[in-house]
Amino acid sequence: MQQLFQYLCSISPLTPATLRELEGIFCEVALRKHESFVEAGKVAKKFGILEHGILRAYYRTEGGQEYNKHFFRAPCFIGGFSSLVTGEPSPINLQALTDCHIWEADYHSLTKRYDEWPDLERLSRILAEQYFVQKERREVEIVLLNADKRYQIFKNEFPELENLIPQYHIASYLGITPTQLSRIRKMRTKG
Amino acid sequence: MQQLFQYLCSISPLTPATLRELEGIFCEVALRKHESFVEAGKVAKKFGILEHGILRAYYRTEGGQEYNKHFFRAPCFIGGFSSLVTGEPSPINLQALTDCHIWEADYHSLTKRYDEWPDLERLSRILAEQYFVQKERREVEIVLLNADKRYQIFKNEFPELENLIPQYHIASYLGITPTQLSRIRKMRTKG
DNA sequence: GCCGTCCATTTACATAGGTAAAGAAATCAT
DNA sequence: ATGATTTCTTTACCTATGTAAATGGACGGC
Repeated sequence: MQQLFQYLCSISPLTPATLRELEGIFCEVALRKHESFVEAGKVAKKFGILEHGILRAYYRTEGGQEYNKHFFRAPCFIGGFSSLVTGEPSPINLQALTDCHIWEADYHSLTKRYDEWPDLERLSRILAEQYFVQKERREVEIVLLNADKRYQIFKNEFPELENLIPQYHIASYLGITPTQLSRIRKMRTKG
Repeated sequence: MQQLFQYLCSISPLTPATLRELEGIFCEVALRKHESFVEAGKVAKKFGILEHGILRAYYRTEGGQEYNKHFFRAPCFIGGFSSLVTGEPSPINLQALTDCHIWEADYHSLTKRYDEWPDLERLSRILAEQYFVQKERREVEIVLLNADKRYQIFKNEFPELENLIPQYHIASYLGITPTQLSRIRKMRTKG
């Protein structure tokens, strides 16, 4: 729990009082590889802090194809953020790619406390701002760069994932087919 | 100014005291068609509320091509949000597509007040959350939908823009060339 | 009303990336 | 270890979209 608090405070400092209260709100859970933390179609309720493991956030289209929106690596926050914020059913699934160790809390048990704990609301604001900035970056990468360049960026951003998860998950993250990723990898090792 | 306050409070209520203070922070400015509100390469300082007019946020690549990230229509907030948040030079330009009428404020004059005015920080949090949700939606559209479908979505989302701004700005927003947009439009009127 | 500029469309060709299916390689369960 | 399953690569073909250049409209300034 100490580690957890340290992580939270590294985003924005929390008072000892707030931290004490948080102790009662977060609880420890384990998630096995392939299990879900959030399921598409349901309203997300849980907010989590990933202490160990890897998850992916993905969309499934009507056609059945999947798009990996994001990979989560500890330490980080996890959850169906859009759904938590809007209260609408989550468009995304959050699935463990390895066994995971998670601290989880009921999201509204947190937001209910914003009035009393402005330090927590501040953390929340900063998080939302950071996520927005991240999304904006990713948007530009997707539109302006070709798959090859995006692959290089992926390898920089997630160096440990390349050999840990299946290529088709990486392809899906890049918005291309495994076929195309294979072509790109081949090109690179030769060219 | 009354309208302005109403818009702010429609996002999240502000106390009369906060509103009174804001009066001293925001000032009215006019922007002519083609002028910039934010310039890429410079650190953004201004936060604005668009009362009348249309702007575009766009990237320029090294190759000189442009990508229109977003169109702003009154009433809405405008600014180089990423740059405001990170304090790094703005990657985007914000340019008026029509004459604009704007209320502007120094961003840090606002953020400095978060400690005193938690209602303002709350508004800020809610905004950031909403923007994040928007970006997430757009990301999925870009990756999962072809240009034709994105064009239909554009027309739904910005119905008044189709005949107001040049086609090449729309093409750029869709991430395609004017050539391709022209093909799509032709297809639609026939098919 | 005329000219010049800006814009949209069209054409011909080039390319990145998709689809489907087969083969090769790696991994897992027993 | 062995077979079964999963994953990765390759091939052949197809489509969406890009590039460059030409054409033709529309509109503003005078």
